[in-house]
Amino acid sequence: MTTSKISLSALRVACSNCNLRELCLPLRLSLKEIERIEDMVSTRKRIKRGEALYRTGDHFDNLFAIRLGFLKSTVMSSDGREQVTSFHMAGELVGLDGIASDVHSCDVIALEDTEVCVLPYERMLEITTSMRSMGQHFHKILSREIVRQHGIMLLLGSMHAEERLAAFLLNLSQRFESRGYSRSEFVLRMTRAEIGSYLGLKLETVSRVLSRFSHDGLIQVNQKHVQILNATGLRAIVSGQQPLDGEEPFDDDIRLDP
Amino acid sequence: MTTSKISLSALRVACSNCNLRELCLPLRLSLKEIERIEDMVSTRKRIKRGEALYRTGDHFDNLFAIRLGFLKSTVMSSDGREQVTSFHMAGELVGLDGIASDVHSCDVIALEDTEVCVLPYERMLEITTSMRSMGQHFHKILSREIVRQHGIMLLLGSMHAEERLAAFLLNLSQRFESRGYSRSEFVLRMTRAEIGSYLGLKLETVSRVLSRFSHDGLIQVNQKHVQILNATGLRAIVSGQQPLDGEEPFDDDIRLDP
DNA sequence: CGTTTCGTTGAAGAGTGTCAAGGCCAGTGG
DNA sequence: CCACTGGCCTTGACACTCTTCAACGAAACG
Repeated sequence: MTTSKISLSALRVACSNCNLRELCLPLRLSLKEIERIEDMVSTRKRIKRGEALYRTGDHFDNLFAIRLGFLKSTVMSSDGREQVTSFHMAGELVGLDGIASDVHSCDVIALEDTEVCVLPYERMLEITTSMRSMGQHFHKILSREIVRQHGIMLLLGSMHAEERLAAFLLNLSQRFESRGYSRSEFVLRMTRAEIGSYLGLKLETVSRVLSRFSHDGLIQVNQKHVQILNATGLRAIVSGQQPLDGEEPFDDDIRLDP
Repeated sequence: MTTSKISLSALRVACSNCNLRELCLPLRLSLKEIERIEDMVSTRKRIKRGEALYRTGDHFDNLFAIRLGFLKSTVMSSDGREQVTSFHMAGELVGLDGIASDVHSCDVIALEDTEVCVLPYERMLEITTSMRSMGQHFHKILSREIVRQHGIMLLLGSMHAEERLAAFLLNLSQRFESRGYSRSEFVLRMTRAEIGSYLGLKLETVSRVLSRFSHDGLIQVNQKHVQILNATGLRAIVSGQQPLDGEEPFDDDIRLDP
């Protein structure tokens, strides 16, 4: 009995052992509650690099928790323009777009071989409507996504190319760090074109700005390999301050009214 | 009994009589269910033009359903850049940003005198965790917001000024229409600067593009008053097609008044 | 090892932003 | 009632960022 249970959960899911637990479930849960959540995870699924987890128009049945890998979400306009709306890393939840109308409204593509936990929304609904804490937690996940997108709108609506890229690199850095990887050295899983799409820039601009950062000693780039040398400098760029270069000692800088 | 109940609900809320019901509650609900929802609405609140419904940093307690009026949401970056993230009209739900961390992460300002229903989130949580259909419905509201923002990211990331403005006008038109107003003639409640912020453009660009549309016979503008003369032409612009320029203002299209 | 995809860099040009001047309108006080 | 004021809108000239086009080099892949 006990044995079979242990072996079962070990075989099947074992959220309780998952090193991503803190990312998926940032709540204090009792063991009993965790068990219920483990019941929710029906299967795992592997997606090879370049393949789709789902596509626009697919019926929505499941949410997905990323165990391992890297994906992008893209939306496409009627005339074929594509926009990358986000990059997803281990521990993040994907598929929220489908809840709105039971049909997915974006493509999610693996940028490297990826493994996800499949969470049937029906079961999620049972849990969120029977455990108040999980109901609230799920609301928070959705709301967090809304708030995150506010930040992207700010970026797309009011930042220059350099500011966008600096913000992008810092964001990646922070996310890698919170997953236990180096915050100063990582590999970009996406192409320049995909970065550009995400940031509202053309791939040439992305390349040029990265080169400029590299030339200014802020980062070191070699194809997909990036090393952050001066995070403070990047942060200054995001805040709109020009890095004090060459012969121009920064005089009293730009005040925006309080 | 019956009398007191009727008078009570008439005095207090009466979602069942609210002409916005279809916007707030796009579900088939039993009378009993609607009654429960009416219990959720605690009070009304009026906000004068220019005042805030809430501000960044305010503690999150309530969601708000707009009964009447017009508002904007804005986020601000650390260095003071402001971005309008949405405009809100009657029947829409505001405050979802606060769920993420119990603190609001944007400002919501009335652009005209506004009245909202106050929905305490705690009560919302009770209902969503006890009525499965409401739980799902609330998820849908949140998810719809995420999908809507995908569209804005597409706009900000890959459209030209003319395309953005055309999309913006068509969006407003459609929303006015679904509220029973004219889809071809309306008053902008926001300034050029606010439109610009929302669309990632400067106010001068907004003004210029509107003038160009007017010159091309697509719309008629007089300060805040806008009349759409050729919606098909605007749609063509959104789709990236150049309006076949020159002397041909193809206007084989829509009916004006409802 | 050839082929393809991806990345870098340059030169030229388009699209927006910036700065500045002036017009329109509503509200205010004489 | 009028003049005044301040906020909002329009328009022009010019500057500048980013895109476009093009060529080439570097890595990835079968």
